Amino acid sequence: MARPRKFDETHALTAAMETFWRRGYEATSTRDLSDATGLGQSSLYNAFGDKHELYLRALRHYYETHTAEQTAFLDRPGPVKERLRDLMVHALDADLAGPDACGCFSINASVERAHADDDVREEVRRHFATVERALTETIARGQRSGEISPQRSAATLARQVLSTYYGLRVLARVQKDRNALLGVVESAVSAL
Amino acid sequence: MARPRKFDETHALTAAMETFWRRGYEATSTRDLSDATGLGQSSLYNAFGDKHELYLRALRHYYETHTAEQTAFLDRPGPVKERLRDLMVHALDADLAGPDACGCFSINASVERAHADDDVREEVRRHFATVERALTETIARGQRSGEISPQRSAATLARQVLSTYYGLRVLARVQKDRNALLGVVESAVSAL
DNA sequence: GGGGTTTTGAAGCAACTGCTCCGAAACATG
DNA sequence: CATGTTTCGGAGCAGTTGCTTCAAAACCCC
Repeated sequence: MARPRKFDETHALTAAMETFWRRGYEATSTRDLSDATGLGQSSLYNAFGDKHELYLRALRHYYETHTAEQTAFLDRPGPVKERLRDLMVHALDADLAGPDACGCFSINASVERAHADDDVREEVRRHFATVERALTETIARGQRSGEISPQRSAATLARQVLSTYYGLRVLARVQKDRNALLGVVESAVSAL
Repeated sequence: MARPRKFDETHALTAAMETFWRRGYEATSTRDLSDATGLGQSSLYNAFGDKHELYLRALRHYYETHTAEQTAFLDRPGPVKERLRDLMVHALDADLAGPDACGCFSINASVERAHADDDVREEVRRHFATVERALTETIARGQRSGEISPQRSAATLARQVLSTYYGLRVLARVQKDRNALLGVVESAVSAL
């Protein structure tokens, strides 16, 4: 019917995601995106719409590839507190891994764009809610097994862990002392 | 000796701070800064150097005017846990106050700029360290008065509260349910 | 292999970016 | 009041921004 694309859409989307993730929305130019994906500007606009739409696609792509990866730590077998610790320590090590570490894209988006962009806010809300739901289920499991006191509701405890978890990732942007941050993880887990 | 300035430097700095705070570094142009401060571009550059220097000045100004204001909640008399709750609830209400709320400038700067700008990272680290120190002192006071168990060190507990506090402010960017967020505050305080 | 449709790369648009230059204005000092 | 020094407003610089245009190219289907 027509000339076929000679690029892989998912591959291009991954490159765009990494660029937005590393540099943020405003600091990324459409030339940067063109360079990162290897596509010409017209191909980019033809395939993904404008910069704003591409950013949203990149955010959703992050959700599909990275958020599920995070919550997967929680679904593994074993003591619930170890699962929670794994989740946080894994993120911590990612955030401390050299100068290329760029934190959590969802958190970055929430801070840089959510206040000015309803679509971004809604998308990030979805990311946060998914992690919160996974935490709630995990903690409820711990309560059923007797590992965690049922005194406070699983939902409340999950939000508490979520806050600590996200705060930890903010602190890791400037505080590179792994032991100090590990202390927070231990403290958060043992407070359950 | 020469022609005197007809603007107040602190006043201009406040206007620049609010602009950077609300829109971030990259999204703020030097024209925006010129409009917000009421100064011509040449006056801005003459008084504050380039955009990067002005941003740092704005961050330091935030530290002087807002970080101390936060920690002041902790120095008041009364039960320590109430002081901690006050700190967090106050920030929460600021973050939920209408569409003009723009969170904590230090957190915003840490997420948007710290990874790419050593000066910003160092400055934000100072902000975080100051709040952490204030929290440590407050919690130590609570431990001396018997209000808080001395089982875990004040430093560890302070970092734990700091994480929860900052995570809360990130969540508040997209999650506007005050009661849910208040639950986190209560949970964090009662976990001490 | 010709017709119809889409993709591609390059050039280019007006608006905006951070920053500078410069003549005129405004003052303290002699 | 003349002088020296600084500030001021506005124009303007080269480079970049997000996005578009367009002819040439590439393919599927008949």
